[in-house]
Amino acid sequence: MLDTRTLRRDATRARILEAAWTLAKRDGLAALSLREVAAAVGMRAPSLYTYFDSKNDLYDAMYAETAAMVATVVRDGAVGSTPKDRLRRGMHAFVVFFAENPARYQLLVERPVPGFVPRPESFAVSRETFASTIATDLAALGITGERATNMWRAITTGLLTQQIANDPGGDGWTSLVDDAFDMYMTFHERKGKKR
Amino acid sequence: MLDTRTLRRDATRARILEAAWTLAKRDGLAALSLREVAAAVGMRAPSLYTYFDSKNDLYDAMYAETAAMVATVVRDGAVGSTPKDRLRRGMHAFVVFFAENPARYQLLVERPVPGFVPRPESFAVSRETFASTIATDLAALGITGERATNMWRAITTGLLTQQIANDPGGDGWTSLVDDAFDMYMTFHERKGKKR
DNA sequence: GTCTATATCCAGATAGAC
DNA sequence: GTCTATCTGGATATAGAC
Repeated sequence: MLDTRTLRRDATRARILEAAWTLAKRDGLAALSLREVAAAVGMRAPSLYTYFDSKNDLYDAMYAETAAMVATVVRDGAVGSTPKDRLRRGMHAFVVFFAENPARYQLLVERPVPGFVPRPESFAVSRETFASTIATDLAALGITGERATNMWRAITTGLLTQQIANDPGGDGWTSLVDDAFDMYMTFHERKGKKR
Repeated sequence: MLDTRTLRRDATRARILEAAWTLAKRDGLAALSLREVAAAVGMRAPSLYTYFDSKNDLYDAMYAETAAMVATVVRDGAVGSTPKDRLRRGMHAFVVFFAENPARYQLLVERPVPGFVPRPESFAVSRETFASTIATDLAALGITGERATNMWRAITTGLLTQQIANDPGGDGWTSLVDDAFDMYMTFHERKGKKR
């Protein structure tokens, strides 16, 4: 697994992915062209097929890479001595990361590429990250159930969808992340205590 | 303005728009092709240029049409004797309309078409609808300022982004609209009263 | 107002030489 | 592993006949 051939191959794959993201940022995700990606790494288009089976396979690698990055960003960001601290910082890290990487947000959350659907394995990473970090800490506060976790997801992605579409590079929505957190907690903690 | 030539022309434009939406729903917004749109209305592609200056002009008409529909849907839906009643019903109408028309949501809110930016006049309709309905009733409750209105927008679009991406045709998120409304109101009314 | 023909260009993907 | 050459098909848009 760690022979030089595999290492080189992975390094080239990483270079291709990086070039793909640069072009996706510039032209839009759906406008990606294999010819341009190849040119950006000093290759011709057919050579990419050594590294990716198809264009959708490249999109899937971009998706999987981003899912893995989010897992790291949230895990590293969601630190603190209480579930509430961790949740607040986790939400913050999630929003900041995607506000800085709008194309990654679109690919992961908004599905703007006609014909591309992530492979179930790639999709599962996102689910797993959420379950093992956010959902766990929410449960520690007595906030459980699909409705409550879906609301969490709606709030975080709502801030990001608006930020990216209507104020790119600004902070008109990301600056609301603490308010959003407090709003969510006030409502759901209270509901939890009612029982 | 109301001569038969204008009427016929507008009717044909409407038929083209309808065909464009049918294809956008089936294949994705960014995959629209003028050839296919033309074929769907019994024409060849060049004939469309009698009705629209370019493909982006067609997208802009789709955008403007949707913005107008949202204006009607929200105005008709946001009825009630109190601002709070109207707001709740307005949020409901907005979410239901877009949950039933995901492609329209994507075009209006998510901007998934590379190279397409709505004309300022088309964009202004959305702003105006929000200002004259939602923002007015929020202000009547003492909820003012960009932060509060941005939060409203984030919540509604958050529900829709998730609903459309992760549960198309379902109600895992749209069924949260009343909770979301209560959550928003509890938080912002209280903050208003603090002053 | 619609058509055919065409300009111009680009796409993803494969075959097979090196 | 990378290339050239090519297949096959598509795109938007314009010119000009009818």
